[in-house]
Amino acid sequence: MSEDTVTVGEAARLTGVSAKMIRWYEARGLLPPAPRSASGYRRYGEAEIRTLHFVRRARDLGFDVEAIAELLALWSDRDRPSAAVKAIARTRIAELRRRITALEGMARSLERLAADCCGDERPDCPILDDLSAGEAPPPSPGKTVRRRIGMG
Amino acid sequence: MSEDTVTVGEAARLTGVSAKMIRWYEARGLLPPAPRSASGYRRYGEAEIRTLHFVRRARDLGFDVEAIAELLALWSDRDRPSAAVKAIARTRIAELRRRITALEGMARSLERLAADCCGDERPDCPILDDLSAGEAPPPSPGKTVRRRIGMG
DNA sequence: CCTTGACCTTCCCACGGTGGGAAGGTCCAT
DNA sequence: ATGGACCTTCCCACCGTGGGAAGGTCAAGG
Repeated sequence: MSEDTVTVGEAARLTGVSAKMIRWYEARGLLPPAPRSASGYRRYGEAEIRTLHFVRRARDLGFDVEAIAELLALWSDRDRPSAAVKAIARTRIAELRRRITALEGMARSLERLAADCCGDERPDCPILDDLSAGEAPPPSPGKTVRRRIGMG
Repeated sequence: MSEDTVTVGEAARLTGVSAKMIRWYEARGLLPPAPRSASGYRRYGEAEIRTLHFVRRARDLGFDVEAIAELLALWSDRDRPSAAVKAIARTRIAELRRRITALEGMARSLERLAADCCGDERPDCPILDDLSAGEAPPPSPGKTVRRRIGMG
């Protein structure tokens, strides 16, 4: 009769975090080592399940393991300043916005190109034209000395 | 004597694709094996450089290796139907939009939460409240008595 | 009691892309 | 000939996730 503890598989079902991921989070130090039964099985009580829910939710919001670890630490710190939490959130928001902007740029470029492509059986295609014509400027000029190349 | 061919490093500088990535693309079959000099150095001519530019540009547009391989195949097929290219582009656009929507959702949620967080010295924080989904605070270290664990 | 099957444990491998670095060979200018 | 910038291959790491092997455990049914 399980006291009020469950196994990883059950915890996974309850929280939506896969058993594999639960073990992985534990190994990475994101979660404290789960208590073990006499035979070595991990056992999860209500507190652990709550933590797993927290992790799941944070993951859904795009936080990476490191940020989640910080959030967990703040969560369990009754004297935390909410400013610390807010700072983490803001960092994540900035990162999300950065990535969104990048993806938006790609999507818009592609949409423009696709709109100009008649998309029939003929080979003429502005998409391929763009990909081949795009003289992408080398991002950084490199500090290394440029010398003539040549070899036998 | 060099024909007008360059080494990987030079090709990397010219195209913005790192030497490491050029070798990796070749190993993955995205690029045909580069011609080698007598001593085994990869040599890149104008055609190869053009291909690398193409790859770079496609990568910038968010295509993954597989899609780039298909695009390269179509690029070198003079009888391609532009519809095939357009289909690939549309797939990529859909994927980009999907990811953008997901990230947007996260960003908006976080922004709302952050806006509600006063961000001062006090511990009250709607962000943590949301993450814990209205559940009670975490196990205070050493306070909560661990339930009996036993396989039963 | 013993078998069966679901579950657990750890360990290794893979993915996409990218970078770091080691060990060793090559090229070229001085 | 020396130095160092470059090349080669090979292995390892990251993130987050899954697959699977080899072996132990638990609960239920015959």
